[in-house]
Amino acid sequence: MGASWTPPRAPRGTADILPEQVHAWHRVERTAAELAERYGYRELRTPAFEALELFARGMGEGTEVVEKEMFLLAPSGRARVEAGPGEAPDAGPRAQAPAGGHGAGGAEPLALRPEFTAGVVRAYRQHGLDKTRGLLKVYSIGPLFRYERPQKGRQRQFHQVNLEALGTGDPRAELELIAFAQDLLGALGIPDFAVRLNSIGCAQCRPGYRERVRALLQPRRERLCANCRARLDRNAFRVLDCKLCAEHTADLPPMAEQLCAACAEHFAAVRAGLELLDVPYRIDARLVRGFDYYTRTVFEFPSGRLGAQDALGGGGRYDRLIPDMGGPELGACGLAFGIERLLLAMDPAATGSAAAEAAERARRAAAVYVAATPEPGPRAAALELVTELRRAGLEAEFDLAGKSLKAQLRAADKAGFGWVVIVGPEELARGEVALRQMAAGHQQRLPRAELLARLAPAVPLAARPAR
RNA sequence: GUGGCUGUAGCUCAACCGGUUAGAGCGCCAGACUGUGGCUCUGGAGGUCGGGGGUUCGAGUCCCCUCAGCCACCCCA
Repeated sequence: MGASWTPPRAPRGTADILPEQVHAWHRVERTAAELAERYGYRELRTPAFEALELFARGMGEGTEVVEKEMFLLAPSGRARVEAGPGEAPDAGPRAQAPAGGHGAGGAEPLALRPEFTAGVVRAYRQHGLDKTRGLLKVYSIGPLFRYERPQKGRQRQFHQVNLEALGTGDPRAELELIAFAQDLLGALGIPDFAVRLNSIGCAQCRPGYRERVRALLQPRRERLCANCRARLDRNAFRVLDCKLCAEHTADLPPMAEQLCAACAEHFAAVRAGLELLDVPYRIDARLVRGFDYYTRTVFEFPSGRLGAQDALGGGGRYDRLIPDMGGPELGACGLAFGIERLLLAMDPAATGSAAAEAAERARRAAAVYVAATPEPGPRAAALELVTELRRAGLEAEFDLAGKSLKAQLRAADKAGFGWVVIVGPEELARGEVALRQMAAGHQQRLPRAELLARLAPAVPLAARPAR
């Protein structure tokens, strides 16, 4: 041992969430979960990976994410070996994909989930919830994976809070989601809540609009960027999303003005609802979003604190997704927030290490450190005592590093323990312990049997052992 | 995938126009009449100067390549 092998770093675009950061994560996750429950959403946990096919069907084959950002999985180590060492590792996650139908008994290709919606709808269908429940309101919190170049507010493994209301076409479903968003950001202390809103129509009215855009843009095709020239044929609609070509597309008629009667009515209802709820919003005719499943309402929640990736969250309606997955003609909508982005937008005073340390010290003020002199007897007694205290419901700690008594005290002080119990040969012989109250600097001897009672005020009632 | 910036101890940073054993603060460990924290003092551990190659008598300092991080494009949470 002792060779100069250094382990690889955490993979690009991933991050370790260290104990002092977990404090802030918990705050976001708990706040979101509690709020979602209050809004009638219940937690659903789906797998971190699914059949690749599911995502292709859900988000759309031509989607950026499906086309080049998926993390493909080899179903087993064996499958990868069978794929052969000759396979050129052609950069990117696809290098590890099993050659179709090859290996692992022809298992279907799998992919790490790049979003929640597809898996949620899959679960809804798979368990027949469209039949037994109709309406299903669920939320999920967890990691998602996208093979992208990392930057501010963008990781390869990132985390979302996701809500979905499946089985309803009612515009009030979107409104409920937007109200939730407003409450969540408020609860997290993120200022300047705003909604960017648009309607992108439905299967009836969008194709016509798409053709119109194409017709209008065809004459100036050469002035568009390469990307948009390709989009013109595939999905002219997305040209609206391009910032490079913004000046050439500025005069296009907004989709929201080309809606069919049903979509127009729906959009009007959403807008009226926002006004009713007093939610500040702005129509953004360029908001189209990158997944094919969206219909009608789409929205985003921007923040000035984020940098280029300025959406804290977003979502919308996807009335075609359930039927496209073989289900009944039921509408649905959903929304997602990026947890990393929420953290970025929150006040550093609430998410920083100082806040975590303060929380840690507050908790430790009621905790006990059991210090012992170096002899075997006291050290064994410390183990026994610390276990007894823990079983009585107290947070208790002791030294595992072989520190001197002085160093143990120093450690206890630094960590903010409110109490230190000291055991040495003398106390041990008399069946006593020394109890030191750190803040006051008071110390007293007492019979070991009385220790728990003396510390009792610090013990939460519920944690006390039942008699 | 493309572009820009950055890369020296665990952390934040020094090191003049290339010149001797690469420094500081914080943190960590240990001591200050031998069983006791916070202050102070003293000492100590810890660096292949991201990696490789080149130029040079000599490179942390210059050049090339590479890797990583950050930011931006793109896309999105």
